[in-house]
Amino acid sequence: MTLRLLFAEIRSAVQKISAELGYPVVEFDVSEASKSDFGDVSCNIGFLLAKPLKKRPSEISESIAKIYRDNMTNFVSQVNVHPSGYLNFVANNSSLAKNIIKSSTSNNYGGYDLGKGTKTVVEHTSVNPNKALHIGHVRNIIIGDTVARILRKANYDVNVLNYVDDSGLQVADIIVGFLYGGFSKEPPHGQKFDHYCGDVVYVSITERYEKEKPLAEKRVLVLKELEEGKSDIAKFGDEITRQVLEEQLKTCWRLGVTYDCLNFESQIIRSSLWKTVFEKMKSMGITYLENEGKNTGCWVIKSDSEVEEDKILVRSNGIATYIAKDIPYAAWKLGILDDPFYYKQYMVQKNHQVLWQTTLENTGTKIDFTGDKVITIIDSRQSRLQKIITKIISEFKSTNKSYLHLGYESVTLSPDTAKTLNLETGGKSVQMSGRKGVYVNADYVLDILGVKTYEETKKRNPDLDEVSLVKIAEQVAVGALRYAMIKQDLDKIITFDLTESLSLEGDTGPYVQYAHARAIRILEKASKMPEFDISLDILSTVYEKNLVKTIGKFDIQVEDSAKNLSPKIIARYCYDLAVSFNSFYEHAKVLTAESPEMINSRLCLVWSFKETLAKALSLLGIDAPDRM
RNA sequence: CUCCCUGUAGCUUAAUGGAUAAAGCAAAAGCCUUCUAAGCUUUUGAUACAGGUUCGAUUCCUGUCAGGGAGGCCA
Repeated sequence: MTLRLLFAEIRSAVQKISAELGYPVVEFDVSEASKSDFGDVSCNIGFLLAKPLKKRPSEISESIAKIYRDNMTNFVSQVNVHPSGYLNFVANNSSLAKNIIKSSTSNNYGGYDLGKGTKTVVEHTSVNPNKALHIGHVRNIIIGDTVARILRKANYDVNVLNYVDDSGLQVADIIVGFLYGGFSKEPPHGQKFDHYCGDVVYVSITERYEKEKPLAEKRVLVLKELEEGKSDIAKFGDEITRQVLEEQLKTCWRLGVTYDCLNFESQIIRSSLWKTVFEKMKSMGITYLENEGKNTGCWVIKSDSEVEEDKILVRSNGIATYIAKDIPYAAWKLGILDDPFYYKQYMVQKNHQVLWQTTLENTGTKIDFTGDKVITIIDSRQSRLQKIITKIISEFKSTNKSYLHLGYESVTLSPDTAKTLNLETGGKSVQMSGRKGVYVNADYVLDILGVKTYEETKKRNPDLDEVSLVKIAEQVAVGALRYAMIKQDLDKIITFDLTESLSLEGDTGPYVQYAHARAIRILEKASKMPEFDISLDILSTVYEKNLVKTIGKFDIQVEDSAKNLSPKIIARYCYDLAVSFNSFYEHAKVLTAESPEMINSRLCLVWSFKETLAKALSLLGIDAPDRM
């Protein structure tokens, strides 16, 4: 039993009593009390019945409390009415502690069957393979990866996709750089290839377009070759993009992010998908050939609003626009179309998960990567386009399959950090731009974080060997970055500041990880497993009760987070757990407690805490180190 | 001009329409011969403005102001 069940029990009891009293049926809340002074659980039924019954909320709550007290159940020890009108309940401490701690020993603790096995696609990352991942991409990746982990915990059957735009303009740019711009294919002195392509080739070639006309002409040519995919240029492009992609993936793996399948845009273009979708859209009247006005000769999607312009799908020269790549892909993800792809293994990732890739060659392997629910993680600057895609998709199929754009605000650079890139912003934060070279690479951030965490760890643990130190430092660095990217609301802009990102105190990943390391240390020193099959009555201080209750909230948080696609709820939960534990740690001694019974009871609690925290952190993709 | 997002303490953030608005950072003070001080205790300090709906609004609605983003036969 967890808090969920306590709430459910109270709810049904209140419902029953309210019915017995002849009160009208209302949708009331049973939730955690906002302050422990009020009790453990609160119910607002008094407020809701005040109007229909023409009575004061406290009067109504009292009438329910009176009957409740006469039929007290196991899990509730007190029923109180607050003068404000709330109906408050105090939980029976010993049964609550015992049940929560016992539940938390289960492997799937915190799991909640919201998804009922629904096949779900989560697409994230999808960075052009012409540059290294920067801190803005990291937000996308971490949101996507965390959402996927949370949905799996809530029993969705999730496939994670990474869309590789290997035939777009940005890729064409670096190919121009290599073929016509005089750039060597070999990066200087061991620079990572993706960094080289992005920081050097891409940035300088886009700069040169303005002055060197012939280069700009080559760009158009290369783009065309990439789309057609037959020439030597296309082959060369394929080679380069795959090399960049591999380096990008290394960064993702470093962050603890894995995928199920890589979808190559070039193959979507060369497959039959677009043709099928285009015909379908024609026959359904979603798109039509414009024969008047400025869009004459284009296939357009009519806008349903007066002010918005129609969207061009196919240019008057017959070449499709980028939205024409997104629609078939979206339709494919939902499994609306026959799958033209075969799948071959790209590699086996560190967590033993196989990473597949699409191929048009008949390899005989067919796998279903589609879903009834599709979640696409793209920053909210693309909301308008995603809205159009969502609308078109909804017209394709009248089933309850759903396409969802999960948007988030961008990451900007703080004035100070911009200054380190020789950019004077006049005290304002600045949008990142790959083209202009205004960004901070993810690897770089992880590296400097790693140096800092290495020093800290070494200082605190002089006895640890080099391998362990490096491992812990990397775990903490990743934890710090992932936590920073996920802890705030999706629609808040993150202003990234290099100096601030090195902070390891307070509301940060390392703070949470540290609580885990402390708990592990206690359990190690106790040198024996606690005995769980005992009464836990003596866990009666406010610190112990708070910790127990927080542990008992796990599945509620998972449900909330999955239902609202809000990963920060889990970050907040991890933080709450750590705060409760640290407070307990400072105020209640475990190994030197007054009696063997107390030592054992507290050990149970510590064990339960570290199990729960590790599971919650794993939903954030953050490792829980044993030492720090 | 139109549409979208955001406005909470000096800074970064939290709060299914509920009770005395919660944290972290920064600043000030204290706590390590006792399970790791990446920690814990104190102190100072906030809902942009004006209306509305409600028993009750940081939350919902309208307007104003401020900041950011989007509106290409670019992606």
